[in-house]
Order: sequence, then C-alpha cells, then structure tokens
Amino acid sequence: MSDPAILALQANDPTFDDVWEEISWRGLVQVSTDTAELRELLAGPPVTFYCGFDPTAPSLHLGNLVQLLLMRRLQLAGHKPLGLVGGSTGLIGDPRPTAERTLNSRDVVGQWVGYLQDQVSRFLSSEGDNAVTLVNNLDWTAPLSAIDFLRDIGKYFRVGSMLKKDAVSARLNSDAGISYTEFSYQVLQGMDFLELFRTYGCVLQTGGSDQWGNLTSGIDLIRKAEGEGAHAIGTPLITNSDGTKFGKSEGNAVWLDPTLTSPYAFYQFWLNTDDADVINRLKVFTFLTRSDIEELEGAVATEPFKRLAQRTLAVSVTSLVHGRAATDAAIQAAHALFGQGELSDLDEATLEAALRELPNTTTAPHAPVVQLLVDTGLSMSLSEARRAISQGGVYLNNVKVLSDDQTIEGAVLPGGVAVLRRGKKTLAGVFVV
RNA sequence: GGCAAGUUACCCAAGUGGCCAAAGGGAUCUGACUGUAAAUCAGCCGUCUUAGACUUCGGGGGUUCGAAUCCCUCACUUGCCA
Repeated sequence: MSDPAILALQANDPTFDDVWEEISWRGLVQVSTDTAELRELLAGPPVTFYCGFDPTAPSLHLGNLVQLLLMRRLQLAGHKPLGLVGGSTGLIGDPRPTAERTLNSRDVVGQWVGYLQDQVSRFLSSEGDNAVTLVNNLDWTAPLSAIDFLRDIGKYFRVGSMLKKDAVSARLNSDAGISYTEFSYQVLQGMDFLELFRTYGCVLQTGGSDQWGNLTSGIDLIRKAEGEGAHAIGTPLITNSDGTKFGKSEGNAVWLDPTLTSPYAFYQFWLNTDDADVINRLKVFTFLTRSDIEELEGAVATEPFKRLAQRTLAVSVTSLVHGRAATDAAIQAAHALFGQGELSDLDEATLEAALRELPNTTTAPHAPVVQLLVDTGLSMSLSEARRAISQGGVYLNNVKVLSDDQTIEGAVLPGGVAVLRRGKKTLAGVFVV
C-alpha cells in the first residue's frame, strides 16, 4: 500500500544535530521521559519503538497523521517502528474526558482493524533493517483468561495510581462517571508495551499527550515486571490559534480515507489554514526543511495575500496522503472553480473533471435547486436549502439564486453540467442527463 | 440493597399545566469587509411545498379540553447510606 516514490522523497533535515533536536523544533514533543536520556537513546544505535491506533472509526484522521509522521521521522533516523492497531483496546474504549463510549461490535472493530493497518503501513517504509512491523494487541490479549490477567498483570497495578490518571479522575469528577470497562483501559495499554518490550525489545512508545497516563502505565509495568526502564514521548494536541478544534472541516473530522474525505476537500482544508497556524502546520505535517519553512514564514509576513505557505502546505500534505495524481486533480479543480474566468470559457473536460472531485449528483433537467442542494449534501434538509437561498448564499454557475422555486433549467453548461455553490467556497457538481 | 437528585434541540443550559418549536450562551451556517484568511458586525439556527401544518423535551403507559411541565413504570447517570 505504501507509495515508495513518496517515501523515498522524505528525509530528516540534516542541519539538525540529531532527530531529537528536529522533532523538538517541529513542536512534536509536549511531554516525555528524561529528555537527556531520550536524546541520547535516539541519537544512538537503532531502537524499536511503537505507537498504537485504536479502531474507533473506519479510517484514521488528521490527529493520527501527527503520530504517523513522528513515527516516520524516527524511522528515517534509523529506528524500527511497530505499528500497533488495537484490535482489543478498540473493543474496550479509551476513556474520553466527556462521556462513556458506545461499544462497537466485534465484527465492525475487526473490519476497522484491517482498514487502519492498511493506512498505517502506507506512511512507513517496509523496506530495510528497520522496516515497519504491524502488530495487533488482540493477538496477545484474546488468549488471556480473566484469571491469568488479574494474577499476572493486575497485581502490578495499584488502584490509587490508576485513579490519579487524568483521564480517569476527569471522568470521576464529572457527572458521567466511568465504567469498569474503560477504567481498565490503561491496564491493557500498559500490557501492550510490556508485551512489545518482551517480544521486540521495544523501549519507546509515542502517542498524543492526552495518552500520557496510558504511556506511563506501560513504563511502570515494565519496570515492575522486568526491572527495566522504558521511554515515552507525548505529542501536543494540535490546536488552532482561534481556539477551535484542529482537524475539523464543517464540523466533520478530516479523514485520511479518500472515500470519507475527498482529496479535493482535503486539499481545501489545508489551503484554508489560518495565517497564524500555517507555519506550525508545515513543521508538523511536512518534510520541508527548516530553511524552507523559515522562508515561507517570511512570505506570510510580507505578502500574506499570496498564501504561498498555505499552498505549499496543501500540496505537500495532500501528496503525502493521496499521492501526486490526486493532488494535481484537486489543484486543477480548485483552479477551474475558483479561477477568474467565466465557467463557460472552461473546456468541458476540465470542468467535468473538476466537478468529479466535488460532491456531486446526477439529475433530470428540471430539478429544483433546493433538491439539488440536498442531493449534493450542500444542505442537510430542504428547509435549510431554502434558508440558504433566502439568505442569498446559493449560486448556480456563479449566478445568485434568487428564488427557492428556481430549477436548473436554462443553467446547464455545455457538457451537461452545472456548478452549485453554497456560500463562498462550498461547491458541488450537478450532472444532467 | 436503601435514600436523594437528575436525563431538554449539535454542546452547555433555562423552563414546573395553556402565552413552548421551547429563554440564554457556545458551535455550525449565511451576509458585509477580505486573501477561497483572522477579527468584527448582522442574520439564520426542529421538519415539511413560507402563511399554515406536523413531529420533538430518556423509553413506555396514564390523568387532562390541553403536558417538557402532574401520576405510574422501565432504563441510564450522579451523590449519600448499607
């Protein structure tokens, strides 16, 4: 699944003394075990490290991409990654601060495990001495009996320290409470680290800083069970400067799976990055060097309207996730649809290709615009569609729709297509048959 | 197991028999200004062929001309006691 051409282009910036300095500069380290020791460890001979992904959805999202890229940077520094997909932890559920999770069926989780493994493998090299190895914690937890679990693992865990973990105490102090199931999650994750330590000599776990309690739970377990030390790196939660949640587009998560978030939408997401955030995004999500990024920082300061940093970011990350061809298509689509010229001046093939990148629908020649807004997903309901029109926010081929009883009749472009727009930049394609 | 409190729209949260499609805040969305930014201001913000109708206030049942509001019951959550 991995694209060797893209992986081959990736490299760590050689102007850094070592990989620790680079990941620190990129802002990937929020918390960690002893920094001096870690830096020495990572600058030395190859070590084995792991990062886990729980199958709570059919695809990974941008938050997970941060982890994947940290893993890739460590791999580029010579270290061996273990990509863990949590077939068992996904059945239990990591406690969220707000509320208890809804359990998914074993079948569903099992299917998602497969999807996630494909995605994880795509971002890491499977060649060389430090090729990625995929592991699934269901392999070692499923055969374990409850009695063995409680005797061999449970005895190492003190309830006092389990209660002190942020994720647990937050829930205990909320009116949501916490189930025994989710309370046990940290034990399972700790057990994963121990297992990988024993089987692969894995000495480092990476993850989001919100996972810190779970990361340390593994370190503690290894120390108690094996008398050995281990390390952890917690990445910061990526946040937007305006306080909104990063990684949401129109309220939805931005997924890595192209069927859930189209390459066009993915590209647009990055293109719309706030000036205040774009440099940090480049550091985290691209392999651009320090000097490249500093140059772009200058461009943001002197000529922000060109949005050079945003364009670079969008191209880089979209290529990384969806490949060069899909990125080019997304760029072409954006160019065609946001270009200055008349839509009717575009040649049919270009326009049609652009519309294929968008949410689109096929319809009869007399379809009402409100129905098309719903069919394309631009509006959730007919009421919402009518509301959008009455607010002057709907355009058909860049011409404002004035009445909610308008149809697309007479607005169909050569090639049997029409461009539907809600607001300034939410577009969809209509194909007339 | 006992007692008490609670479950309202995407989220938080008012509402304790008609004036409730349901206050307020946030988020989303639209408009103006812009750079397909940000900030700000304004509007919208259950569904349906506007007006009008319909379905909502944890589930089910009941009282009533009329219930988010009262009663019964079930489920779940939290706290205290055991």
